[in-house]
Amino acid sequence: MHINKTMLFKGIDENDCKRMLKCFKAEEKNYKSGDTICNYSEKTDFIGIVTSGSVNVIRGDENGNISILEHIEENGLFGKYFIYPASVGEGIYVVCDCACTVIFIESFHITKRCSKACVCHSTVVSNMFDIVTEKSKELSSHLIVLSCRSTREKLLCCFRLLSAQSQSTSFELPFSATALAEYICVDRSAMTRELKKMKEECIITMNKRKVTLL
Amino acid sequence: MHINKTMLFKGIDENDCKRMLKCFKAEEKNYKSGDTICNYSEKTDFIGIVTSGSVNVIRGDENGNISILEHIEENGLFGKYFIYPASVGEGIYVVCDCACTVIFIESFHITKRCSKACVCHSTVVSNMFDIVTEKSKELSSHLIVLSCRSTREKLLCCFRLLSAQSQSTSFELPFSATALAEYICVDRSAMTRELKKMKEECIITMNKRKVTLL
DNA sequence: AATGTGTTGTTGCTTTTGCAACAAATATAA
DNA sequence: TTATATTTGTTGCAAAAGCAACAACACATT
Repeated sequence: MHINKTMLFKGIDENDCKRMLKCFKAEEKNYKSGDTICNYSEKTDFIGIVTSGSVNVIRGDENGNISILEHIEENGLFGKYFIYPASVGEGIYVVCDCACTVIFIESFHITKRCSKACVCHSTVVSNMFDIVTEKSKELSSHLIVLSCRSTREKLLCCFRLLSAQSQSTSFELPFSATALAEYICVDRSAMTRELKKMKEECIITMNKRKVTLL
Repeated sequence: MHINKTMLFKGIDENDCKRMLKCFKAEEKNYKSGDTICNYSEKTDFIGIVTSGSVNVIRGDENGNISILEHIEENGLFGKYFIYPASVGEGIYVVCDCACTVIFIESFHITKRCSKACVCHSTVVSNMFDIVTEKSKELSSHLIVLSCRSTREKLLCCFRLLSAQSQSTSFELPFSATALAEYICVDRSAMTRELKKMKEECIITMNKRKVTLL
């Protein structure tokens, strides 16, 4: 594992990274698929760096519906306080999408400079800016998907964004069908029904997770 | 108008602000209620600082439905490139909520340091970080609202967030009824019907824009 | 006060979506 | 491999939400 492949330590020498991780009192943990990594109702303010695998930030409601708020791939980062307002957190969890490794760092280590004032800390702060900007873009894309009024429009909007990302009319879904329904916040069976109609109307083709917009 | 009341120039001396605005080739424009300020499908990369009034970032779909993506109050900031991914923009507009004044600055002036290398530019960059963080929090709150499956849950979720913000069970809606429906992305008449039921079930009381959670 | 413009409230009807339940297919673990 | 769990596809039925149309109301302008 190369820590400088992660978004937070990008552009920093591997040895400097190791030194900083020690200084930041970073802790590494391993999880298996389906494990709950943390609960955003906890008050502790830390960030999690996903060094292998991928995780989802989910919200569960009182009726048992699950919604995926964020999907975080390898080398991505999650954390309550730098993205959600203090008042939310109830019902929000980070769960493993597959077996994964996460490095935890308490947030104040990132934001407040330590006495050693190492130069590479500036790079971390600058990377943090890029991460927050990137997160905004992902949140806004997701918001645009959810602002669509019908299941079909949500699906098409989501597919168009993925298509633009891959610069092709064909692309691989980063989700299972169940997870896709949770991401667009609709009932799974209703989504399947709509996808079937869309295939029949020749708007899309689907093969496992590979989607093509026609 | 005090430019250092805005989020971007916070903490900077008024004279320095004026000097920077000149250096940034800032342009001020006035609008009246309902005016379209800009269209995010345009390629120009600028930010807009709302120095008076308030604006909404909206998205219109092919059926004529309007969704409010962001609501920006006085001293807030809008801009396509620091928040939306390059592929979106089609159908997204910034419109005036009421008469307002906006200062436009091309983004590269903010991100790229000019040769004069003034100290206060660092404060602007640091403020920009805070603004993006703040935006993330607003986007994530909105996302949580839209992740709710029913109109009632969307309303309650939205009301609970506003209640937490005002630290009271009573609060003033920042929206008209029509705009609230556009913010939670549901049909206005269906929303009114649901609000009526909620009043009858003694879950809320409403008086004009003042809402109380019971 | 009269007029026009826009917002809010209301309702019947239609369509979409959610829910529940189960079968089929696939993946995972023993 | 076999057993077990999970995911996917399907459907009928009920509930929720959207649509359209209009009346009531509020507000600003003349």
